[in-house]
Order: sequence, then structure tokens, then C-alpha cells
Amino acid sequence: MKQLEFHKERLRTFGLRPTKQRLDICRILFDRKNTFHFTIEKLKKIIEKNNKKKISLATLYNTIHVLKKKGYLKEISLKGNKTFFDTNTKKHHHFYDEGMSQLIDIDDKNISLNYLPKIPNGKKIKSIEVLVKIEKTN
Amino acid sequence: MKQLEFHKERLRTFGLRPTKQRLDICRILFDRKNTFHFTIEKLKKIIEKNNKKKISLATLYNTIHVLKKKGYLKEISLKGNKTFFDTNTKKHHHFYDEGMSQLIDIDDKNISLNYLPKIPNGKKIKSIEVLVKIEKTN
DNA sequence: TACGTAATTTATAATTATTCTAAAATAGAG
DNA sequence: CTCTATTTTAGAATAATTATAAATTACGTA
Ligand SMILES: [Mn+2]
Ligand SMILES: [Mn+2]
Ligand SMILES: [Zn+2]
Ligand SMILES: [Zn+2]
Repeated sequence: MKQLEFHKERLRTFGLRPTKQRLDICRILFDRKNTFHFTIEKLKKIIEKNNKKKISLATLYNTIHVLKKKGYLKEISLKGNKTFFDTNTKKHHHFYDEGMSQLIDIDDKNISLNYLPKIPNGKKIKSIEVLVKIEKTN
Repeated sequence: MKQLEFHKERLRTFGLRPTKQRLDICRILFDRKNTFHFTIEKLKKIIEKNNKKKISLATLYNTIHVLKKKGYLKEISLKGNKTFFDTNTKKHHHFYDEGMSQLIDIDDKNISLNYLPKIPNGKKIKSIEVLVKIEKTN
């Protein structure tokens, strides 16, 4: 479990105390091989099931927002009421199955797009996101 | 003003009475040359300024949802709390200036993307949306 | 280790977007 | 013009998120 020390150190690095709650959140988010796409509500359920103890919504919102601001999480552009977050902070894209509310990463190098349109004056590109919506065949 | 007759006819076509409120909405949305990107709140302000009289939020939500269901409006995939709608129902993409909450259309033929990734099994593509986020230079 | 204090968590209230409800107003057929 | 189904409306209900402020906790210092 040297992951834990890593999370502690990372939290301390930007002036945050490594509390039990923050470490619980970091473990769920980052101790995994693949990208994790989640909503706050989903994260809450997972954490509470894991350690059989409630965690406050406010703590979840606070911590997720800090991690996002520090660049360890991305928010995903989707329509709908609840916000989705993404542990993959690299430039990438998504398949999205609206029916199942499921997101799948598409590596940036698997997408090539050649756009001609002139960027509005005085503006520059900040990011490009491709969303491929999918649905059941037939 | 033969536009008005057109809106009336279109509303009647799918069994909706062409009420004063619905026609006000249609005029704002469709009697213009360019795409209109809007939120419900923005539409409400415009209509109320135009005819110096309040219109109910419920009526706006109801009518916008009907128009969307019938294919005369699209909802745009954006993060953030409020929902954006689009009078351009053709396949197209967007520049988005987050700071100004402003959307600009990009014609589909100005985007070419060649994606390799295999579509998940039993799924087919429903739509592809490209969002190019822009920001002030410098 | 114990203390003191600032940071954090928490329950709960407030806010905001959206949907629901049911009473009042209206459209339009006859 | 009358009647009735449809629509509008104000306000209530719901849902996601943010704010508040009291209780708890982390941790530097003695
Ligand atoms: Mn949205
Ligand atoms: Mn969203
Ligand atoms: Zn992702
Ligand atoms: Zn558009």
C-alpha cells in the first residue's frame, strides 16, 4: 500500500491535509488501472459501500472540486442534469451511451480531424472534444 | 408576415393549438436567418422584453420540449448547470467560448474526422459532436 | 503525550434549474 | 355564442449543487 503514501504526499503538496475522507476518495478515484467516469452520487455510493460508513456530500463536492482545480480530474461536457467527472486528464474523447449513461474513452490518436473554419478573431483554441453517441443496434 | 401562418400551420400539424404564447416563441426562435443558441432563461427575457408582458416558465419549458421532441430544436452537449438549445437541427459542430457562454456553429463539412476505434459490440453510432473550446488570445 | 488552533467534516439550509399540479383562462368546434 | 378540451399560469415539488456555521480532527509545538 505505498499508493496511500503517494496520495498523502500529493494532498500535502498543495496544502491539503490528508484526511481519512480525502484518502478514501483518492483511493477510489486513482487506485485503478482504467479511467473512471463518475458522478458525485455514484462516488458517494461506492465509498459508503466500501467502508460501511456515511460520507458527507459537502466533503465529496469540496474534494472533487479541489482535485479538478489542481488538474487531477476533468469535467466532461454532456447534456443532462448531473455532472460527470473523469480521472483521465489526458486529451481524449468519448463514446457515450446515453441510455446506459456510460462513457468509454477514445484515445486522442484514434481521432484525426481537419477543420477549416477560421477561429473567431482574438480567440485561440483551448481544447477539442469529440463525443460519439452510440446506441443499441436494431 | 406569412411566417406567422407557417408557424400556425406547423403547430396545428402536430396537434398543437397555435396560441399567442407558442407563436411568440416560434417567432423568436425561427424568424431569423442565423442559428439561435439559447437557454430557457434567455428566451424568457427576450420574449418578455419584446412584448412587455410576462410569459410563464412552465409554458416555455413545455413548448421548447415539444419543439425538441418534434425535431425543430436540438439540445447541445455542454457542461454546466443550464441547458442550451439550438435552432440548427442539421448535423453540425460548435466553437464554444466558455467565458462568454457563446456558441458558434461549425458546418459539418468543415470537419473531417477519421476515427479508428472499434465501436463497442452491439452498438451503433447515433451522432458525432465536436466541441472546440476557445478563449481569448494572450 | 498533551494542548491549542486552524483546517476540515458534517448536517442542514439556501440556491438554482427543472418538473409537477391544479385552478383559471382560452381556443375553436358546433 | 356556448361548451369543453386544451393551454397557461403561479406556485409547489424535486433534484443538483453550494453555502453556513457548529462539531470534530489534524498536527505543530511545548
Ligand atoms: Mn448541460
Ligand atoms: Mn452536464
Ligand atoms: Zn474519459
Ligand atoms: Zn449550433
